[in-house]
Amino acid sequence: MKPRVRFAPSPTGFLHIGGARTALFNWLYARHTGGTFVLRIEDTDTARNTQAAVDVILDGLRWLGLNWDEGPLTSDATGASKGEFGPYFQSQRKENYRRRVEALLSRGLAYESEGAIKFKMTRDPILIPDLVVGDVERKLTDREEIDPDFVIVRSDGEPVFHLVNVIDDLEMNITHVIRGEDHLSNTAKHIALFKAFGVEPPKYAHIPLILNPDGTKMSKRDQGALMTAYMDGGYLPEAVVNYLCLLSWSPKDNREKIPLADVVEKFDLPQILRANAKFDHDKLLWLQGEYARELSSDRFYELCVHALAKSGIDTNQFPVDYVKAALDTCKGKIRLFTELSAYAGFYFRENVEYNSDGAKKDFIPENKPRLQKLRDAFAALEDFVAANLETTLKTVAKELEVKAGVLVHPARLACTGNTAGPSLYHLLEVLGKDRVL
RNA sequence: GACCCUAUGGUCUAGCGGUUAGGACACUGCCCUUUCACGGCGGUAGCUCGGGUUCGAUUCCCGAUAGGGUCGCCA
Repeated sequence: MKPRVRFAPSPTGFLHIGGARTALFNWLYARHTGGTFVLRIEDTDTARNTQAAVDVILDGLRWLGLNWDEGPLTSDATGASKGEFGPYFQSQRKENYRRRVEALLSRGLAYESEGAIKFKMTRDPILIPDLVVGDVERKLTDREEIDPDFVIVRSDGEPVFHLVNVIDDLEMNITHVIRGEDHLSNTAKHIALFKAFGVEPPKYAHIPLILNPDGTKMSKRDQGALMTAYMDGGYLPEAVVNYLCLLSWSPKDNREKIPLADVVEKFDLPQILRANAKFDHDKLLWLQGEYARELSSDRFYELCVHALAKSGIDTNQFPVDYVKAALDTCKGKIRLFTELSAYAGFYFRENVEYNSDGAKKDFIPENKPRLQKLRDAFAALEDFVAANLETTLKTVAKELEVKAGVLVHPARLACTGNTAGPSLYHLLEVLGKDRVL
């Protein structure tokens, strides 16, 4: 039987990077085994659920390229879905829960208590066979010794997570539960519930958590925790996915940058590491640079135009060839697309704002006649192309008996306002003779 | 407090009884480039501690320590 796995987020907050990694590992396992990846929305906390959060889940998974075989097609709980095991929103599955609770009640496996319904939990230690951690024997804690039973239906009639999670996994024929290690202790409850329903529990794989750089648990409030930070932050999905693959998993062949297809081929549950991993933003940025550098020009161009538009620069107001030539000088230079407007915005702005540190260093009295001479030499050029500009600048430098850098820096600053940027000669060519002079 | 998981440089990791402990990010020196970036060649830095087992432990076992998780009418 082909594995059926699921990602079952609750839309009580925006999708975070840890959730995305859990989704990724489920997706990888499904793709590796030829199984099915199910997306289920656990919206039982009516007070905290938002449709906006569902949107972010769907958009985030799509952005990462983690397509699901079954699950909702829209963020509307009553909207369309695909798959034979729907609905895929728990808010639409209440009848199932009611029936199952009824069964437990009638068999004396659950009972009412202060308006709520509690499950009769065994007092014996429960063995949790886990594909990544190994066999775990979970004993009761001291508080559980006092009362091991737990609520499965709240006094307001709403079923709780432990119950609905198990019922849905059971009814959706989920074979492997791949989830964060924060669920490991709770799995004893889930196994007991499966047994109460007379069903063999699925196989479990509890994956390590992603921690903040300081080792504390990453929560929604932490820097870089939200998926939207990457989606809106100028990142490439392939870089984010690649980086996520490297947290608690490794191809074991010293590769860092690895095509997703290769990960799909090599990925398996037993090879997942058992220790929590701290999120290393620098390494993500490095991967981002690696992927950004080898983007096709079309995609690079498209992403640049989009990023510039977001920062208020409308490239449509410029000739297509000009825009392309300008962006070509940035290829391989920038990592994040959000850097672009600062890096290359001068191509698209009327006035140049001079970097003050640069101005202090380069706009000094003795540079004025030098720049004047350089300008005159440029003005005399017929073919205003990079190669000619370079030889001209170097010739002028020689005549002035100064190093090329003495001209390069003030020229760059004068034309772009920046102290760093694309190749000077190429950017001058793109800007064109008139504007440069 | 109890229960559970974990432990290789600052970070992510390779290693699965005998290795000069390998790679990557970060940091750093030099080269390339008279910007920045890329690239090339170097460098600093690691097996948490204590007991066993063994001829021999980073590797196996136990303990300690540390970190993380869980014990909710949140998920």
